[in-house]
Order: sequence, then structure tokens, then C-alpha cells
Amino acid sequence: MYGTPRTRRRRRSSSPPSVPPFSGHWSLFRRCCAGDWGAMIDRMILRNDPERVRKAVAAKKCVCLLDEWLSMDERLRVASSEADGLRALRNSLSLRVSALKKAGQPAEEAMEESRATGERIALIERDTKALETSMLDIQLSIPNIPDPDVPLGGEDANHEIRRWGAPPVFDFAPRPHWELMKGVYEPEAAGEIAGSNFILFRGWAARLQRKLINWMLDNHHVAGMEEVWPPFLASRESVTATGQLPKLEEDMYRLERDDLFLIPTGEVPITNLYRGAMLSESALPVKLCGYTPCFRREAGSYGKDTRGLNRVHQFEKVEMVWLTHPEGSRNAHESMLAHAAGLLEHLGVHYRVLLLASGDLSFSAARCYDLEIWSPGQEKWLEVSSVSNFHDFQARRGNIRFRPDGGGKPMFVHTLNGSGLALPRLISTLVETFQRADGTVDFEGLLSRLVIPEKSGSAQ
RNA sequence: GGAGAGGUGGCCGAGCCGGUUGAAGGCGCACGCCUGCUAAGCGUGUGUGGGGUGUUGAAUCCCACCGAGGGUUCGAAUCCCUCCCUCUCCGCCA
Repeated sequence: MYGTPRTRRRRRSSSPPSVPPFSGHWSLFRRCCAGDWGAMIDRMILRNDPERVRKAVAAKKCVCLLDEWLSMDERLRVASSEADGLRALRNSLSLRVSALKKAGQPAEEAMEESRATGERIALIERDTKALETSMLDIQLSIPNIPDPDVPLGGEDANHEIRRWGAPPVFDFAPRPHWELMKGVYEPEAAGEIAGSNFILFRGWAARLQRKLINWMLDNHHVAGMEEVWPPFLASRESVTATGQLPKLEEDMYRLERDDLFLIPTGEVPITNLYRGAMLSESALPVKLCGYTPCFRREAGSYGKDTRGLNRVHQFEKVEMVWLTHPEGSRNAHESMLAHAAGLLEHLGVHYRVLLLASGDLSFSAARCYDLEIWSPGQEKWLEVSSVSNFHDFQARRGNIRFRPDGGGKPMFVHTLNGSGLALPRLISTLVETFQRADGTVDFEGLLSRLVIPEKSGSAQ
């Protein structure tokens, strides 16, 4: 139904050497040399419309060496065209050698010329290879271009689209969750086990989290998404494909010995499920969802919103990942947003939708909505979902394509993902929303909101 | 971790005692023919990417790509080395 996720034999590649020579990965390197993948942005855009890219980079407050790239591109084209000519010469010489030998005639002259040509080729190749490596490094560090309707600016320029519901009203002073969850949320214990800013739930908090995960996944299932339970570690190549690398290496946990990363989001393994895939057009859209823990070092973020469950090193999340036809991604983005918001509406939580400004967009995103819920105990908005459209950015990096019905060139899919939803902030807000005057929580009332949706006919 | 077998086009699968093999054959797909419809059948075509000439998006030429990287050679899918992945068996273990 979803087509073959990918052909196994094609996508595997060599391991990186112990010290990767560039911030990407060997297979990306190969792709870059062979074609247009590995680059986030269509190479033709870089070449023919560098101004557009320059603006996008600035809007995202990123830095990249676009001018260097352009001059290297210039040099590369000259060099590789020269090498191409020499290879053509060598090919014809080899053919002549073959013909001469078959005719029983001496071929030493042609062999010698071919050998000399080969040496010249090798010389040029040394240069082009170095160029390509540097160019790929730059290409991988160029962020995606924001959509035209994305507001320019930083966090302050985020545009509130709408609000739903109203803040809960109490006839007492509402408490923050860390007071309400004494005994079931024990950061000190987590600190003893792993370190500060980890979560340990027990009792009803642990049960609540599990039930919420189930409930969300069941919702997605009914909405036609296929559930995925992926690995929670991912390779350098995978993390580069979704665009966390090279920029966010310092923000991820890395297993030195194996060069594996603890996934910062389910987006990484679930999107990479289709890396290298050639889908049929009729298989689109592919709609996936899955539960994963998310690991983030949150380097340099201490002291910022760190109280309670707001910012932690490991949190649980249910993620939606969709692959769509390029022409369908805009609508799919709205649809995914509506689906995530629908969860909040079932829970009766006051929320608002933000269209993120360019400076607040993630590296890979072209357009992103944030869903924020109102925390009555802390009296502030908390992000519980980011719903992003990446266009073909990740698909290029991961080489996820489809073949149009009726033949034609393969095209890159568009990828989207969105939290549905992240748990710690949801839990803290629910607890604060369902609190009673005596400091207890109406757990049963909360659970009554978690109605299991009706099963759809087709199991996926 | 040890031993063995593998990795070829959208898919399956030959080639693997080096030289029109970018790669047989099949499937799928596209176009055409045929049958009153459908199915079957027949014919033709059909990889990806880069670069050049050209038209304006018809054509044509060159190059690269048979898991990845390196080596041997005038010439490598074919021989050698390293690595990755898959499968089977053994060991270990939740």
C-alpha cells in the first residue's frame, strides 16, 4: 500500500572513518558528486539565484559561505569538463588498444598515451575531489528557504494566527505543576540516576503519560496514519538527512564509539525510514506517526525556562511524519496542524497557533506553525507542537523520491512533520488545568477526556 | 564476537576465467496494434545524475555511476585490499 520503503541495497554506504573528513557523510559526498542530492537546495538555485539564497540565510540568522561556493562551482565546472574530455580520450585509446591486439598488431604506442592521459586525469581528480568536499560542506550548512508568507524577523515577529478556548478559571490561586506533582514527579531522583534536568515520573504521573501516548497514537491511527516504532539511535547519515547535522551536533547526545546519536526527535528515524526510497506517485501521501523519546543536551540553555517540566534532556513525544506530493504539501501542512490542534481541543486545553517568523524557523523548515498551550499555574504559553513543512529539503538530503504516474523523471517528495504531541509540557498544563483547591488533581476527570476514538476499518 | 553466502536498473535476476555490458532475460510502466467491452496477445520504447552544443524546452554529443572507498591495468560490474549492510550457522545475552 505504501510501496517499498526503499531498496535496501542502494542506500547503505560505507562507514565514516574514525574522524569524518567533513561534517556530512560519505554517501552524501558521493551523492553530491553524482547528482543533486546531498544539497539541501537545488544546486541550480544556488548557481542561478544566489541572491534568493543569501536573503534566506540572513532571514534565518544563519551564516554560510555562498560566495566561496559559487567560485568553487566555477572552478569545478572547468576542471571536471577538462577531466571529462581526457576520459573520453582515454576511453577511445583503450578501444584502439583492444582493436589492435585483436588484430595482432603492436599497441604499445596507444597504451603509453593512455597511461599518460590517466596520469593527467588523476591530477585533475585530486583537485576536483577537494573542491567537491568543500562545496558539500557549504551546501549542507545552507538552511532551507522560508516560504514567501513567512514573517521576517526573530521570535518577536512570530504571527499569532488564532486562539482556541479560554484560560481555565479558578476560585483559588492555581499552583504550578511542580507543587501539584509532589510524589509523582521527582526531579531529584532523576538527578541521582542520570543528572539534572531529567524526568522521573511514578504513580499516576507515569500512568498518565503512558495513557496519553496511547490515546494520541490511537487518534493518529484512526486518522489513517501508519504507526512506526523506530530505533531511538540514529546514524550520522540519518541525522544529516533530516538536517539536524551539521548545525546541531553540540545539541545532541552522541555515542562516541559507534558514532550514533540519541535521536533529538522522532522525525529523524521516521523520516529516514524512507531514505533512498523510490515511491510511486499513487503511494503518496505517506502518513506515519510514532512514539519516541527525544534526547537533547540543551547546551547553553541553563537558567532559561528550566523550572519543572519545561526544559529537560529527555522527553517523550508522539510525532507525525508525512511524505507528500510537492503540490500537496501546503494543504497537508494545514491538515496536520488541524489534526494536532484537534487533540488539544479534545483535551479542552486553551491554545494558540503561531506562524513562526523566519528567524525562529528551524534550519530545515520552510514554514512552521507552533501550537502553544496556556499553563495556568505558570501563567505563560508553552510550546507543545511544531508543525513544519520542509518542502524538498529533507527529501534531497535523504534522496526520497517518487516516480510520476505515467512515467517521467523522478521527483523529490515534500516532507512534513509535527508533534502530536510533546508530553512534559502537556502533562504539566493538564495537571495545572485539572487541579483542585486543596492541591490535588482531578485525575479521573482528566482521564475522561481520553476517549479512544472509533477504530477505522483498515488496520495499518 | 567467530564462520560462510550475498549486495547489479522502478522491481526480480543474468553477467563476475577484464575489452561496443549502461549492462541479457523477466516483471512493471508508456505508446501503438488487435479483440464488440474487459482480460489475454503482438509490436515499439523505457535508468539516474553531471557537463557541452542547440531549440525553447524537440534534439544531439561527452562524462560518471553495478553497496562505499582505495588499488592493479592501456582498459574493471568483472581481479586485489579495506569498510558498511543483508541473510544463514555458531557463541553471548535481555
